[in-house]
Amino acid sequence: MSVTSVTSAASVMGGDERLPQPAAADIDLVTVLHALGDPVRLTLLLSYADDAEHSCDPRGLGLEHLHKSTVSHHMRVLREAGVTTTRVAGRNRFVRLRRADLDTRFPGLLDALLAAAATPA
Amino acid sequence: MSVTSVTSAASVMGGDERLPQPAAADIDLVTVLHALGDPVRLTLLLSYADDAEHSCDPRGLGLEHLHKSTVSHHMRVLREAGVTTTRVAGRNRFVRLRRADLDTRFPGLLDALLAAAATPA
DNA sequence: GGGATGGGTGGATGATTGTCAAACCATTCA
DNA sequence: TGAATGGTTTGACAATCATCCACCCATCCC
Repeated sequence: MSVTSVTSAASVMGGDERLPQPAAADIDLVTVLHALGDPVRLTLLLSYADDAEHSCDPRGLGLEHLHKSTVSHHMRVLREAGVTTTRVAGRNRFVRLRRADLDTRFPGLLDALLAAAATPA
Repeated sequence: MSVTSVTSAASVMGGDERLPQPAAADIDLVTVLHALGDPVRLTLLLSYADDAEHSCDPRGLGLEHLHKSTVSHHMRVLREAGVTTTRVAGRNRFVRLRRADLDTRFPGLLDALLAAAATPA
């Protein structure tokens, strides 16, 4: 799973930067499915379906029982799978769904997944 | 993960029977994605996309390097997730995709998955 | 500067998983 | 009856994973 490197000058410059993530063409289906085959990460995906930027604070998602570092771990798995992108701004990180990249790579998959995830148990 | 029981009279009667599998309404998205988040099982899924019945022999699928019992294990995971159904006939088992059940439960998902899986790396 | 804040890192731990090997079981066939 | 066939089960083992904890790091603000 190759991951694009990120310039360390970001912290020097203080400008917004992206955390490492695979290029759109390198997004792998098995990796994506493995990433989403977890209840916590599927919950996160559903909350990202509004295409807005989200902080790393999972309050209001029913994930309050999890440790900070556990949520951080799950968000990294999603990002390294190519599902999300993370913008660093100051001490905040803003996570957003990579909808366009996913739609290009796997047409129809994301919509079907979101619809399925929104389905009652 | 509840699994419907199967009458043990099958082996006495000698009639065709289904191996245990979840009811259509009980198919769980996380379980399905977890099942498909493995290269071997995604390969199996792709080979089942023809809606035909398949024996448990994985020859011709590029899985010749795997032990019999390993393939058997992967097929059980798919069945218990609700992805496939298995008919027992004599000493043979015939595996088929549960396309109708999956389409009903998660509209569009299977087609998108199969299209994505058929995509070149 | 110094505390508070948002969040990640690294280690530890218990659970799950993928794989193989060997034994097993029911069925078919000679 | 005995051997071959198709497939499962059980056990073992290494690898991965989800989780927590303690600590760290950079940024923001008083």
